[in-house]
Amino acid sequence: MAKGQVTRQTILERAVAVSSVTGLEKLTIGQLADDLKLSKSGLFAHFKSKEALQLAVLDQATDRFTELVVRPALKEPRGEPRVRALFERWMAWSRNTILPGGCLFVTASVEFDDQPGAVHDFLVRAQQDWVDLIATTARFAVEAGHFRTNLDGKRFAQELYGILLANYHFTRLLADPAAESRTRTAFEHLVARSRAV
Amino acid sequence: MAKGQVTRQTILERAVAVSSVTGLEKLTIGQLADDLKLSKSGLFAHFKSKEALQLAVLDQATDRFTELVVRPALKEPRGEPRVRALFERWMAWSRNTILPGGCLFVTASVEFDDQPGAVHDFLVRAQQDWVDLIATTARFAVEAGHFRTNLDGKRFAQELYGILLANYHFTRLLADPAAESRTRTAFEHLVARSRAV
DNA sequence: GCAGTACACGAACGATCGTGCTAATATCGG
DNA sequence: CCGATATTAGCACGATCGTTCGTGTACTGC
Repeated sequence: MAKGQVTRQTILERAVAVSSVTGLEKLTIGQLADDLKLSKSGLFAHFKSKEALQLAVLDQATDRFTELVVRPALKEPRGEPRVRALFERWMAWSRNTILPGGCLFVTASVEFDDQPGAVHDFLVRAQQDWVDLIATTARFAVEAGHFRTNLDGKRFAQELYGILLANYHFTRLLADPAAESRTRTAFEHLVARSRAV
Repeated sequence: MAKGQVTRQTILERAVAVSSVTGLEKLTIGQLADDLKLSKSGLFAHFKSKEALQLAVLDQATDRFTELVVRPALKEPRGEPRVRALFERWMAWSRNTILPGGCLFVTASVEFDDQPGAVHDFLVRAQQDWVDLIATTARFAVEAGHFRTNLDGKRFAQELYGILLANYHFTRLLADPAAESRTRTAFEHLVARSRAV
């Protein structure tokens, strides 16, 4: 790998970590350059615009998400085991165990939901893909005979998403130590009433 | 009311509307002054600092929320009717019907969950109060015999919060037209399995 | 009508933002 | 080892940020 690619990668890793705490908008080129002991213009040359940097950060984060959440879950057999794996990995991701400051996509989604542009479009596509994956995973569980046949995959996905968003909210802002336990209970109930009778 | 209080109120109303779209951080004094055809310094003099402006905006938004969501719901009789009223008003609030750009508190919570300061503290207190109110309302429904006696109010609150956060996410970012219908279904299911047997 | 206060304005400040330029330096194939 | 190229630094720019200060103006109580 060429030298430029190495530093570019270093920059991106730091940028993902920073922006998962502060958000994508107050990720600033000068600050990032200082952190990495680079010159502002030297760092800038790698991306040519701030929007391109933001997109690269999202791309990097998406890769990490796929690697750490999606791919391991897809190794589980279709059906309830895979649904559970997805949930567990997702929880670990949105905790600060993997990245500091929680989930970058939650922050970015709120920041850009009203702000048109390439970043917004990227986010919509990524989130849409993720929701579709959850829905498909739920439908596989139907095919496997684990979940009831009249289950709506999309509805399952939206409810699961809500459970994790609530977990995020109660854990991060309210710092409620009982939140995660309630989240797991809610998930168990969702699975229970999705099961085949 | 003195002249100053009038303009201050005008400023705040506009500021609440703007920041519910853009968030509290990119609510900028210069831009706000231009919108209202005031000088930057003249507007600034009303608040003496940006943080004070942000706090005033949150305070104003809290008042509106109390007036438009909480108070009407409290007029309903304790029990399931009040729970339903809370849900309906909350939905209307987080839609763009009342404020443009959705719920200011969701945006602000994500923006400030990792950023210490007076704004963060205000948000934590306000959201805590709101969650407590939901939990209490659920417990009233238990007392009224509508909900089962072993219902955990806090857990009910967290689940309801998740349902609305998912609605927010799917409606705003993903612009999914079926989201609200799924939200209502999820709410009905939550109520149904909270009911007394 | 006058004094005193409340209010708004304009100009300017230091800082920081993203973004160009140009020059120096590091890397690497031949 | 050299020359081409890729990579970084230095500097400056216009814009915008929050904030301060001095000045004018409108309003109010006496």
